[in-house]
Amino acid sequence: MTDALRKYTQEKIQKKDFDCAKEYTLSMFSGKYKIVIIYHLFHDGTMRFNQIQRLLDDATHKMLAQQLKELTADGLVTRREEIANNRKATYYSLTATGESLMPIIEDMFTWGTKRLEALELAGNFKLH
Amino acid sequence: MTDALRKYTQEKIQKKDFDCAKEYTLSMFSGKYKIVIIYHLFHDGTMRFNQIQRLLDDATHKMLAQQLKELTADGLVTRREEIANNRKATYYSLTATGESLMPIIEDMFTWGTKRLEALELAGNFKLH
DNA sequence: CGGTATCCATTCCGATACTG
DNA sequence: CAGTATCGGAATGGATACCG
Repeated sequence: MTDALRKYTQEKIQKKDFDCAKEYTLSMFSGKYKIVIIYHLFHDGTMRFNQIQRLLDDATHKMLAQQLKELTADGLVTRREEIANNRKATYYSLTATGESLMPIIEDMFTWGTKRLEALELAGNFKLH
Repeated sequence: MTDALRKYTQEKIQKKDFDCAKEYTLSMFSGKYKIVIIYHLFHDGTMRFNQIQRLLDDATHKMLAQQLKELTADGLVTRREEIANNRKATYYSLTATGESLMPIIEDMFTWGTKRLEALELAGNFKLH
């Protein structure tokens, strides 16, 4: 429903129906790899397409390109192309808007960590 | 990818690989209607299946049942059945764990509201 | 190197109908 | 009323190939 949610909120907004603020936010980072991309761009700074792909070893070329395109369209990420010696290099960076999502993502990290610890302690994963 | 993400994090966790805390949190509420269900259960309190469905006028019976089942399995929601005069009534409430997600959801609401205002002011939606 | 298009398997989800 | 099963169309996403 990732893309579906993005389309859904965009359509709502175009119809001037703004009653979807949390869904809109969710649609910003619920795409495949999006959270991780944002997270890495924040902590590691500007990166090239291939650098990002190497970081996300399971990410498909196609999917990564698509997600970066959406992140750019949504204003969370900027693209900068450089061409030298017939070699193209594309650099991606977080925008201020993208950075402003980090507190939420950090909170999600904290919540998840605590929750997983609690479940582990409760023995729900049969780890011990 | 909603369900895919849920499966993905569950598999990772079962393999004792806990390096997916933010994805795990995301998978808690990124299912169809999940955020809205949590939001309403928090603000309106315990509700029956049909009450929830009436609130989410576009929600399918099947989808709602499935999402509530997942929310229950994830420990965010509790189910209580009551049968009187051959009539079944199922009540859903938020658990403490479910409530602990609210700050994040409220932050998502705030972020989305501000962002949509900023875009509107910038004229990106051609509203004026 | 980075981006896009095509093809195809898999998954999602709505409609419908059937149980207790 | 609440939950589940089935079916079929739609959307997702991987593999691959092909442009700049």
